[in-house]
Amino acid sequence: MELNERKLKILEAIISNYLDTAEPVGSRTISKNYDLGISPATIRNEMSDLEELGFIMQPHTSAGRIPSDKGYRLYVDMILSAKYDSPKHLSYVEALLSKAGRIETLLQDIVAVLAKETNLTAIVSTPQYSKCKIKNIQLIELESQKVLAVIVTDGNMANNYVLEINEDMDQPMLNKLSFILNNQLHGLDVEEINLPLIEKIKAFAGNQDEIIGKVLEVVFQAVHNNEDTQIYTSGAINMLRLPEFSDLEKATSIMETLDKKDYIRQLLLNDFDGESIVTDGVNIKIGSENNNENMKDCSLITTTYHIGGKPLGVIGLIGPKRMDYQSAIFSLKCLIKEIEKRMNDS
Amino acid sequence: MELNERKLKILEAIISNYLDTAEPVGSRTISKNYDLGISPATIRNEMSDLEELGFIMQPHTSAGRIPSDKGYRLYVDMILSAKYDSPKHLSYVEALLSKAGRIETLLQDIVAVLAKETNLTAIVSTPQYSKCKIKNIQLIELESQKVLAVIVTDGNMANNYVLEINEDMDQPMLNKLSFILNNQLHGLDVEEINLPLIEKIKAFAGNQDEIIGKVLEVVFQAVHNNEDTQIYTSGAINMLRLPEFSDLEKATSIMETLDKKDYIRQLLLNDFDGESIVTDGVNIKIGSENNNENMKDCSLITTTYHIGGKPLGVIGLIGPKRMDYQSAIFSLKCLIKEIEKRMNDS
DNA sequence: TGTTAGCACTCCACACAAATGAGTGCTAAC
DNA sequence: GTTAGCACTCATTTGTGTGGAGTGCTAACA
Repeated sequence: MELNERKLKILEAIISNYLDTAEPVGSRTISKNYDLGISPATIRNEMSDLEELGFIMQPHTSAGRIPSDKGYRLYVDMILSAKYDSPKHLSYVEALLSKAGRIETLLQDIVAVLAKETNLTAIVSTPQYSKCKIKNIQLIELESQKVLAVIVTDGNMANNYVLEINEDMDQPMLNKLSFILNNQLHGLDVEEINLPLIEKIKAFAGNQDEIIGKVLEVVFQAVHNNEDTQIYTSGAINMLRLPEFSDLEKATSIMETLDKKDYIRQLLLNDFDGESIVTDGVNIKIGSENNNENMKDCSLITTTYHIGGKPLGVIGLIGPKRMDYQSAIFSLKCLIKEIEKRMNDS
Repeated sequence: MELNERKLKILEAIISNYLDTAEPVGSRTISKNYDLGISPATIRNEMSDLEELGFIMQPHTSAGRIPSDKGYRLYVDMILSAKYDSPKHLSYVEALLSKAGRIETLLQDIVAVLAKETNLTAIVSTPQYSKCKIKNIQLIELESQKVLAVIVTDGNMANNYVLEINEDMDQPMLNKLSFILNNQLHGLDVEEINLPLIEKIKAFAGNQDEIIGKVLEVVFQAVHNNEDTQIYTSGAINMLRLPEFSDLEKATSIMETLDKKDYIRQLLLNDFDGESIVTDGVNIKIGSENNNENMKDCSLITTTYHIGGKPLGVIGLIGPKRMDYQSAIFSLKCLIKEIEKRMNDS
């Protein structure tokens, strides 16, 4: 059996109607509301075929049809392959973002805006720290035997670490050490800090090798402990208002899932390994494609953002499978443009 | 009518039973399960009196009784005035906290632990920045015409600000400026940075007065823009599992409330103005005492933590009115002890 | 005078049946 | 190939009855 023109039109009508109403769509509804010029009976025959082809399904015998994951996939692929409006410039976003100095604050603001605009759950990972270039390291005196290390990388990401050391240091001394550290590390990727390098740099520090070693070990460990990327989310409660989660059990379950940062991290960073298909920069996983029971009613839209030409972070949206993909993708594209502009404007 | 010994015992029995079951408590239950040596009929008479006195109420004519806010208040006041076990030392908490260097991370870990331990929603405000003493200011070179200002205060709180300036600066120059800033500001409260002081310090900086002014103005504005305190929460989803929120409408409403950081901030920081009664350091607001429709089914337990002897932040728990106050208060006290130890260990 | 057993009454919660209605598949006619 | 008509299915809604938990009141009792 072929998926001819008419079948496709009916499928589109079903999906479009279902996106609006969250109710199974019957033949009569389509005949009335979509100008296809065929009667409900004919539509019923075609629907029967579409079901056999796996694009739609019936919740129960005497109900209308809802799209299957395969149906959504076809629909989404059509959207992705269509020509887009180029992302429009969002001046209010720019205004918002121009206030934020630090990248963490920036990203938190971004997800808040994105969640508000789409009414979905927005998620973002901070740039993969290990792949960032070191811009500057500065040691700051805190108190007796405590020092703050500030490490600034690409995109002006600043990470702070409190170090305990065995002797007192004043700021001029720390400035000298900072100078040594910068000389050795400036321009390196964070992940290039490894044990041999640490030993080598300690040699330069003479009798101040303890503190130098501490700084580098802390960074080394942070990178290897998956404190590498933080996850920020916003708008999880948007899910509670959706009819698909009107059952408390389901609502609780999705909220718990969205609350698990480690799980979300893994979901987001799939984008980085070879498994998933990236189309036009935007990657969509529908329901069961997420390979996870908790996400089977949800879709995930992700895209990467680049710093210095490298894809270092992922930003995405989680919503019901029944979300408005078109506008979600569009919002995401517009925002990513603003982000990258801000992050690379040097 | 008097609240005699027997009435009080019955009230305690009602509350205790209701805390366990979340079901209205009947006279027969009390007669059977609590060894008061009186019959259901007598208890009914007493309950009728307790209702007239406003300590309990009936959801409907033929139901058992539930505590009113006034009843809870009496019960909580009894708990608060009773002698406590002194907070026990939680070695696992100490282990957890010893890892965290920055106060923000520390506080985030704290609320996570607290929420997990109590199964409630834990909230904390970061120390009131404006009241903190400045320990150190350091300027760090970022890129052409961009500088990172790191300001460290009491409790080793580090705040980072990205500044745009009109000329290039190298790190040695920035170190000199940092030195000037430290000389002028070390030991001052953040809120003491005001416009006259800024002018005064700019004079010291000679032709570098632009950047010095920028730093101080950014701090000045941050303090006056209520970016003063951040709020961290954890465990909001714990509320979803409670019978009092088994209605989706209520569940959604409470989740939305807990999601509003500004609202929670205001709720927490009430502790700082004269309005609320602080008993033994722990402050409890029950249901309608919170003066807010969304919180009418919840209680809030708060306490302040001190840095350098000053109360600079608030940590608290939000749960149903029917929560286990005794153990919630205890958990809070234990944790606050660990926090203050960590923050003041210099 | 306080306590208690007995009883009528109230009202929620739950189960079950009936009615409703949206939607289908099939058949026969066009 | 298309469509009207019809019997059938099944989730949802509505109505009804029953059980049970709990009360308040009254009268008897210590």
